[in-house]
Amino acid sequence: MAARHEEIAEELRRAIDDGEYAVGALLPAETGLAGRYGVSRGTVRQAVAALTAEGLIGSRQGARRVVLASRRSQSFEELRSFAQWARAMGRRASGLVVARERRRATAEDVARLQLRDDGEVLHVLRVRGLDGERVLVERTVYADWIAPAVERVEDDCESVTARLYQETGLVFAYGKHLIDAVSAGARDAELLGVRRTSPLLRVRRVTTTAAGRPVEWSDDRYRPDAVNFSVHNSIGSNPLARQAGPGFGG
Amino acid sequence: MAARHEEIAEELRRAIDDGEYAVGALLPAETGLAGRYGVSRGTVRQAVAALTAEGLIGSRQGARRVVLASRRSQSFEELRSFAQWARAMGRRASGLVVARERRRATAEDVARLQLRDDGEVLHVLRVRGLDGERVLVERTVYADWIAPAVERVEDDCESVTARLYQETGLVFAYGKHLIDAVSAGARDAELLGVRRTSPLLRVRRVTTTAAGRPVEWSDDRYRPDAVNFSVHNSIGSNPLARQAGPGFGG
DNA sequence: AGGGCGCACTTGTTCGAACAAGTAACCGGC
DNA sequence: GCCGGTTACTTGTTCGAACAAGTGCGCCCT
Repeated sequence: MAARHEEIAEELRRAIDDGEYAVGALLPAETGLAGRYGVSRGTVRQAVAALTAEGLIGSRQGARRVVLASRRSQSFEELRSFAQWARAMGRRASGLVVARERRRATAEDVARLQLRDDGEVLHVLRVRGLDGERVLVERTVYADWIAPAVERVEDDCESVTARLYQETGLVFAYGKHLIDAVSAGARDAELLGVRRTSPLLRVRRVTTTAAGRPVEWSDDRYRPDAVNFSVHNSIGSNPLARQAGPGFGG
Repeated sequence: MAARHEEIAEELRRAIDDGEYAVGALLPAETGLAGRYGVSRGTVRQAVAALTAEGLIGSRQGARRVVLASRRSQSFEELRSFAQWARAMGRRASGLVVARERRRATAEDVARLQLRDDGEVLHVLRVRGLDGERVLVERTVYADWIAPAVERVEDDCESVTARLYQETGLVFAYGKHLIDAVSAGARDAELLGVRRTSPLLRVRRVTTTAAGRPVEWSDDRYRPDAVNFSVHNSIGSNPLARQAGPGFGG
């Protein structure tokens, strides 16, 4: 958080959270904020652009900016890491590796992880809990070049993300998430302690480094009574997309 | 699309789509693009910032930008409007109003739609189809000030969004989406032609105008074999957030 | 051959300025 | 009292410039 525009964005977020600017209220004009913080108008615009992307404030040319919401979305790190997310909410996360094995990479693995040849990948099946209650089954496939570091992580490690950063300096930078719903089935029902026909919220995701190199892909199934997802969007930036399912030949 | 930086962003998107810049390839430097398009570096930065937010390209200080994906996410309008989305995919959307009635606004309606008093709201239950197959049950609550325009829309109208824009000039600008999974239940099962225990993908959303005024909120339930959702995010911008479900006292 | 250093290149940050375009409030005429 | 135009304010767009900070490659030395 060295950049001045990030500092200003954070101050504005706090001001909105603290109620200094209530929902529906008007933010000061750009020139006013520039004067208050002693920066140019361009720097202020970078700050408010961040809040706009987060869905906190709305803006129209000619009119003052409006506060739309008060709570900001989670940081990327909190979304990536189940443990960090739980800690930020004041809950305790647990995790246990049920199975772990190296397998020959399938065509799907090669495509999703952009592997050169079809060498080996590392499959890990984890069950994760929130305050002792099991809420998530996680099936992750790691690329070969990160697999050794993952294998050194102990089975009941709370935060794999933090462990990998400590060991290798690896930073997750981009993610793509595909969301749908499935029935639990026999295996997941047993692991989560729910009925076989219970609906689960499935998130299939691919995570890459800042250089665009895929690190892992995962099939996560959440108990929908315990966890759900929210997305903000606007005319200016729309990261959420609807897709025709495979059953429809999309 | 008057702004030069938007034109440049669109040209870059097309170039990536057409394979001029393949996935994994390096984009030209900012100064190079600035020269090619005859604009300043700042304008190029606005263009590439848009693509970065869309998850198409990645960027790190000091290194050239990398192409991460080739297909861009849908526009806000396509997400908002089921009909426009279907048309963009070359499919035919249908829609039928099953029930429509004015009701006294509940406390939830007042909160979500930021109504002043607890007057009347308009409830509409629609079933929507893709190429004749029923895929979505939509329960929408409209604010009182837009209800008259909605009531003038015919029951089998394909695109309510387009109709409301024609009639009132109303533009939807911001959306918040809460995603989880539920079992169909007797009513939805009958409407969609699936089994009572089938999992459905539920999206509860609130849409507002550019001025931050809520227009509608809706409970949409999709057949997960027909439709699912994808989200892009990064360290820089993260619109996706995980939330503890109500069953956990979140 | 291998490792370390330095340099050229690239992105990130910030400033100041100017004009275009849209909004909202005020004011005057009917 | 209501309607419409004028006007001050605000956001959007774009330029040019300068410096900071990080990357990656080649070169040199060992």
